Amino acid sequence: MTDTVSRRERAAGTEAALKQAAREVFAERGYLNTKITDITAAAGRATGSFYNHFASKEELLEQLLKDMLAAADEAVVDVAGHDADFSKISAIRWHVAAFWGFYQAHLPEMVAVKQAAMVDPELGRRLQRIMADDDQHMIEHLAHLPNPPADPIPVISAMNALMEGFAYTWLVVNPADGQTIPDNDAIDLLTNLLHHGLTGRS
Amino acid sequence: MTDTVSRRERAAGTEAALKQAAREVFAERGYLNTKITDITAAAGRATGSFYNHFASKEELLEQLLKDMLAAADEAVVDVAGHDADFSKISAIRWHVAAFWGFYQAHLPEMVAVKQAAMVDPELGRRLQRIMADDDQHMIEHLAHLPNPPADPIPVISAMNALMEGFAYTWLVVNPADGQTIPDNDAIDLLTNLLHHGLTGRS
DNA sequence: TGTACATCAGTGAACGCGCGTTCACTGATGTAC
DNA sequence: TGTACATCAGTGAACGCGCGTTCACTGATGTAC
Repeated sequence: MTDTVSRRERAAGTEAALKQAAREVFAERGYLNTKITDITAAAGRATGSFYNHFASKEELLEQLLKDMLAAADEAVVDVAGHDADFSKISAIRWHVAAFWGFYQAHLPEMVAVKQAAMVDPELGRRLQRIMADDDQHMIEHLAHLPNPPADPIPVISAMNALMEGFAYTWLVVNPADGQTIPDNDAIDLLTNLLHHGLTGRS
Repeated sequence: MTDTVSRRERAAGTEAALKQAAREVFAERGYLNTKITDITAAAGRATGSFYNHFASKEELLEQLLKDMLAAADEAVVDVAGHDADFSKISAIRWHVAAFWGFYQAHLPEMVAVKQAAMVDPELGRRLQRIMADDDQHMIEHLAHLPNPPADPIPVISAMNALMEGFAYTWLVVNPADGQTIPDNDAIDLLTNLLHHGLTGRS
């Protein structure tokens, strides 16, 4: 038997190993604290190998984000249970649960993007543009409310701030301290806050 | 007339200039993107002067935080309007407005701390400990609710995530893009979300 | 009040570490004939 | 099928930039007598 492997396969394997190693090390010590050599070491490759596949750590991150979004688009196929009527708590819960699961599944990318955008505002703007679809989606949902907000933009950003900040705290920061929260508790809490917060009249 | 100045005064003046310059440059380009020479240049001093006053950028940040907390403690003297009954919307609004004003007044420190904690988990934990008083204060407020949460800790962290994330977006990120929100709109939005979210029954 | 020396804040060029990036080299796969 | 050469993924030592940090020096203030 020959364990001969084509060049393309070999290169693809190394690239995949580097990406996977990057995800692990991003999750472990964060994006900004990760050196190129941390990634190559975790992947079991030589330092110089990195640059055969990526021009920089930023480009690697962009690749990871592309992969993530591609995976998310595929997953959208099974949108059973989706309901746009945000006056119903079940519709809100569905969206919160989807977010919570997504954050867990893509923790390394979420951490990396948060840190990278904080240091590079230009990247932050690009991400904002990519997420604009999602925001548009949410705006339509808000229109179903009994008293829809005059300007939905700040409301969306408040929802995002709540969900992202809460997820970061309980899925990244607190676990490092041994504090966790059951998924259902987290989803319930966010759902209740948003349901009453959004449907409540002033 | 002689413009002679004692050494202590001179040193104090330089230290104050460095701190003020650091605040400006932190607000402008963020903590992590700021080099020591950016601070000394903005303060109109030589590079080496920095180390006559601070051992590092981290220590400078800690000084700024100490100053901030000292100022906050003084300001607490005029707590007119404070009300612990979170079932009343006025009580929530007062706390939201206090937070919003505090964030604006200490924008450089808020930005710096967020960035620094993200890169240095140990600093994050220390800050958490410092803020524990505040959280305790909030926990007592939550006890006034008609149906107080069984475990207030996650609720507090959700409130913090919402307020900090929203403030960061609308006082730091969006203004750099020319998008702003009137203070009253921001405070109203957060107040309504929290009021209904916290008092609402499921 | 005056003189001599000590002390100190401030200076900015120079040093050196960390780390991103390069590059000559190796060994294997692909191609030409 | 075999041989010679080309191409390429991978390697890791070496290079060099950026920036934090140091340090000998200056000029002024403080102190001793």
